[in-house]
Amino acid sequence: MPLSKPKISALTTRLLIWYDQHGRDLPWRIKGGQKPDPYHVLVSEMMLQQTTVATVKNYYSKFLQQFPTVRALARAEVETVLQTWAGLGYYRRAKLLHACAQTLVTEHAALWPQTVEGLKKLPGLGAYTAGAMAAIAFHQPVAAVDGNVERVISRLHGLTQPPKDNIKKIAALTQALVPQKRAGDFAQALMDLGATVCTPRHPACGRCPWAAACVAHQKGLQEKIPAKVAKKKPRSCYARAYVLRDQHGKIYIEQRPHTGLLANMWALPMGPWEEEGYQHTPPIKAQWRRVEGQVSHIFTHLRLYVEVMEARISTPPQLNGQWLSAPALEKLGWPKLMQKIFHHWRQAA
DNA sequence: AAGACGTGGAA
DNA sequence: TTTCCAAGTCT
Repeated sequence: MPLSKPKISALTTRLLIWYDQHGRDLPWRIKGGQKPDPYHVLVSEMMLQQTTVATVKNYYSKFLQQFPTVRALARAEVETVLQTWAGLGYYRRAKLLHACAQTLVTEHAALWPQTVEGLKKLPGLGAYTAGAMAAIAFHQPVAAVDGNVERVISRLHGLTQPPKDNIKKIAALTQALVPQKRAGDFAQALMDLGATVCTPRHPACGRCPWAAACVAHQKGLQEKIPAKVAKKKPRSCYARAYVLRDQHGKIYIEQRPHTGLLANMWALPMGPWEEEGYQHTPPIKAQWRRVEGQVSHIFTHLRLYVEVMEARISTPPQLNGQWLSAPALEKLGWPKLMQKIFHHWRQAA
């Protein structure tokens, strides 16, 4: 049952008042009705996709220091961008962000589209990010429906289906709440409410500005809504990683394939990731010695066990990757899996 | 249109 | 240890 206009207006007002008092201070957030730099908003939104605020804080400033403007980002090599992104995960985002900057500069003369439809055409911007950009950066009165908002709105209206089965309805219900003024603050307020009050587990209804109107709260269903979807366990995979050193002690690394896990990231050579057992497929023939123990790493859909092999050679053959000294190696950014493998190897040595 | 795609922190 | 999940997008 849709809410009446006066009720919507009251909810919106109450949330904005709550936001003024309790909204979080975040590095990428501008308070007081100023328009933030759209590029800053984009960088933060891309980083925040499926990633916690605490984690993003460690990368956001560093990234902007390295690429201060959208033109600087567009000029940069994608490899440099991936380096700066290393450790943050979901590396496709870095490539998409880079492609977005290039598209904006080359096809839009560095002028931002300000509508959701225009923004959605840019690489990396889906329904959520386009809405967030339109509302936060351009003050368009549109909704930005992320996981927080799905949860808050599902509870407010007492929707018992899993949000993903209901996404159009949730989007419409959210849009109905968006004020003509302060749409950017409203979008961020709704997400803050979800992140700090209307949390997935044990929501703090006592502190919620919407508790009086919340159907889930009235029915005592706040812990049951939104409905949970069973998740599959990650399957296990096994692979070997190869630490190859030349006569100077330099280590051989290469780029991962451009698709799949850790795509385009620098990495040690690895054999295929198999579901039963470790295949021995070294980059070259040599006296390979197994390093004791193993490394385990969990991706979203994969649990990977890695055996580390090492060898020294005196005359390096022609290979496609790079040979790096230990200091140079440490200066590069690495995916966490590679950090673990290096650490394991150094400890055993 | 399910599944791929990283990582870290909390319970 | 395991499970959940955090400002999603792309294919």
